[in-house]
Amino acid sequence: MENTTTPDDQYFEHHAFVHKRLSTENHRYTTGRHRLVDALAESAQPLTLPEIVEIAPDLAASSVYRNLEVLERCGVVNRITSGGGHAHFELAEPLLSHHHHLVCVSCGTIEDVRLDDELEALLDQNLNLLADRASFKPLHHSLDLHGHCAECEDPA
Amino acid sequence: MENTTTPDDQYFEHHAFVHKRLSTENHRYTTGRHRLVDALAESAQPLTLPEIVEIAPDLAASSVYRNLEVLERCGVVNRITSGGGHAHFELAEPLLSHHHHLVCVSCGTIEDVRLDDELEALLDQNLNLLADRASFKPLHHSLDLHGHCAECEDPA
DNA sequence: CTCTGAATGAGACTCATTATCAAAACTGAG
DNA sequence: CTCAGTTTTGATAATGAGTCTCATTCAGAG
Repeated sequence: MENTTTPDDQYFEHHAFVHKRLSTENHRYTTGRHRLVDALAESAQPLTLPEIVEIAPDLAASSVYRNLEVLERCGVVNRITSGGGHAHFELAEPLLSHHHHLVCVSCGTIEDVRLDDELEALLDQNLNLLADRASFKPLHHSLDLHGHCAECEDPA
Repeated sequence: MENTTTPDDQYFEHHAFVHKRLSTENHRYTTGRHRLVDALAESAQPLTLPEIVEIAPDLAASSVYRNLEVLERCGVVNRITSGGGHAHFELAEPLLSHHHHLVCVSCGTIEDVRLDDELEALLDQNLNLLADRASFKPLHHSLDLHGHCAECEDPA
């Protein structure tokens, strides 16, 4: 009897989670949406629309856009708008652990990085203080480091 | 004999700085650009293009866009793209001290907030460490708190 | 199986931003 | 001051990421 979670378990948990989130808003977890979530889950980095369509060429661009919108509203997907060009999309917090981004200003790719838990807690505490002072009701924070990725800096 | 800087001094210092930045790239500090910088300097918050044009109606939208681009390349202006709708623009770091943003997800306004120096230093240190580990050459970081502003949360 | 509302996909459309280009303004040399 | 060579301007056209439309298809309840 297993009491550790295998990758397969995780896979089904993810989809169960998405299914629940969608159905509570009267949305269906269709094949297309399933494929979209798979594409995002299998990628190491946040993806743009063209990248998603390249990975899953059977998905129609207009449907992908619509479904990203639906999934975003349901808290399954995060949209990252780091300026010029396409937005990037990734799975949201419960599916992907809290993290931040290294944004390459020259090629536009985005890499995930995780901050020390202690620092993250300290940061959250201070941000909540600031927000409170401004009567601002915080939902989430985003911390991006902009610069040049290894590839662009030193094209081997 | 004064040895403290007055608001007027600051005003001229700002413009001297912009002038220098522009001229090192063979650009002129024209009246239109001067007005644009004034509009940004006089505002408490980062502005969108329609807001800039409303403040300074004699500026042509196409010129403002072009000049924001020029000023951005010269490191005088920062562009903030927080998703849907217009981008926001503010003066860059040497003219405005380092700060972060409270982004209202419902009305889109952006407010500036400053973090404790100590925390900021700690954050920078950790980010540099992460960047180094990924062979990423950092330029600057951005930390935005997304949520609902006082006005949207509680429309008096 | 049937029925109903949700989802799909191709294409039209929006609209923030960028590019174009002729006219105007500025700069430095003579 | 004037001329030549730039840069800037501003109205307008073009771009393009993202959204909307709508007829068709599909999923799930009964």
